Amino acid sequence: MPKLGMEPIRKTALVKATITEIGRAGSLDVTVGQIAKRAGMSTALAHHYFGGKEQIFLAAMRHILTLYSAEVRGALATAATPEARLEAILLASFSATNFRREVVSAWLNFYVLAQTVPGARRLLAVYQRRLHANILHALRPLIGARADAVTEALGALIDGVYLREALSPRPSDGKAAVRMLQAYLSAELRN
Amino acid sequence: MPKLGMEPIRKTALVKATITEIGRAGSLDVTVGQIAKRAGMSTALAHHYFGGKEQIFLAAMRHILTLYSAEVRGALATAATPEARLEAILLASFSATNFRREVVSAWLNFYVLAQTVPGARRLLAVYQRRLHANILHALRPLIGARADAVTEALGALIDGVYLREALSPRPSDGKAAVRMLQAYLSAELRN
DNA sequence: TTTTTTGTTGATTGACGAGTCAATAAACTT
DNA sequence: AAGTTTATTGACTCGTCAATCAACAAAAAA
Repeated sequence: MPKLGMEPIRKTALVKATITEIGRAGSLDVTVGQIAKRAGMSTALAHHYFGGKEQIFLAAMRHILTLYSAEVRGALATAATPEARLEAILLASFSATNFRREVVSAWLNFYVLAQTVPGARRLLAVYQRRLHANILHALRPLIGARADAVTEALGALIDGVYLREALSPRPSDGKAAVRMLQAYLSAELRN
Repeated sequence: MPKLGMEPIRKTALVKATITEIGRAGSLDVTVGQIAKRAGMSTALAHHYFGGKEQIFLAAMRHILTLYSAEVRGALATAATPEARLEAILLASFSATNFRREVVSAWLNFYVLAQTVPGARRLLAVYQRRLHANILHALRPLIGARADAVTEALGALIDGVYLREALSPRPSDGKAAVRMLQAYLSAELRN
């Protein structure tokens, strides 16, 4: 009993299911069958809409990146001062939506994926460039020439906190993460 | 033409081959066949000595952790002041042996492995505790109560730099990494 | 010298999973 | 009404891979 206009619905269902499954498996060792089942359809349909496993993964990654970007952009929109811009970036990065184990695990695995799949690498590069630009733009007026080095470090620190979160046995605590990052920043700004 | 006492030789060959293959594949998607071939033996022999793929992976991980620990311990041995201890840890972490793409990629993948395989998680926990203790011990006399927070941040920062290295298109530059970490430290110590 | 232990592999098994295909059916077009 | 497009799946193919096994060989022990 096929209803028309299913494509976008099926696709988003598959993308969400993919993130969930990667999160729960903690690896990319997830079969199309598992994903399709969680999304409530047959394997064949998943292939029909995406053409292959790799494309499903890429779509899922694109989805996470898009969500994150939107959140950052939204938070930046209302930030007036450089300090507020930095805070906005941090809050978005560790918001309840983004800083969930599932999502963090997916991120980690996308990093791994990016080592092999050029498409994934490109996506990640886009994200990294954007983050870099945002941070740099906020830092420049505050510390001038040192901004480059601090941007680098802050980016690495964010990734590091994510990485550790993926393995932490405790429940996610975005607040604590933000506090830590802000402590780092104030140490750098104070100088 | 079997020579006796092959076991340790074969085992180390397999461990090295595993790290190489994971590094070059950029993922844990490496077959026992590939590993065995690179180590110059048959698949069956690999199974014979290790019993299974998982144990090969764990042995490889143990090997990397052991090398790293030994290097840190060696560097710490000759460090007199707390500052020197910190530097020793950083230098060891980003030494030419440890901070190679191959090894870094293996690390990243072990992080992923640790999400699923309890044995891997345990190994990683040991490493993290040790690193934490070492840094904390050096920082305490310098900044007292703030040492805990800074230790946390420094650990995450190290991991983050590793993570980014795995994806960096440029060749590894341990020196630059150490400089960056030291810049962070001096900012924190100055306060 | 017979037996046991250690080293070694080619061939095989058995499972699993990605991707394809043919078939079925509802909706929309002409 | 006939034809086309969209949705959907069960069944199948084909490849891959972990793990096992039987068999062979050399050294050591008996």
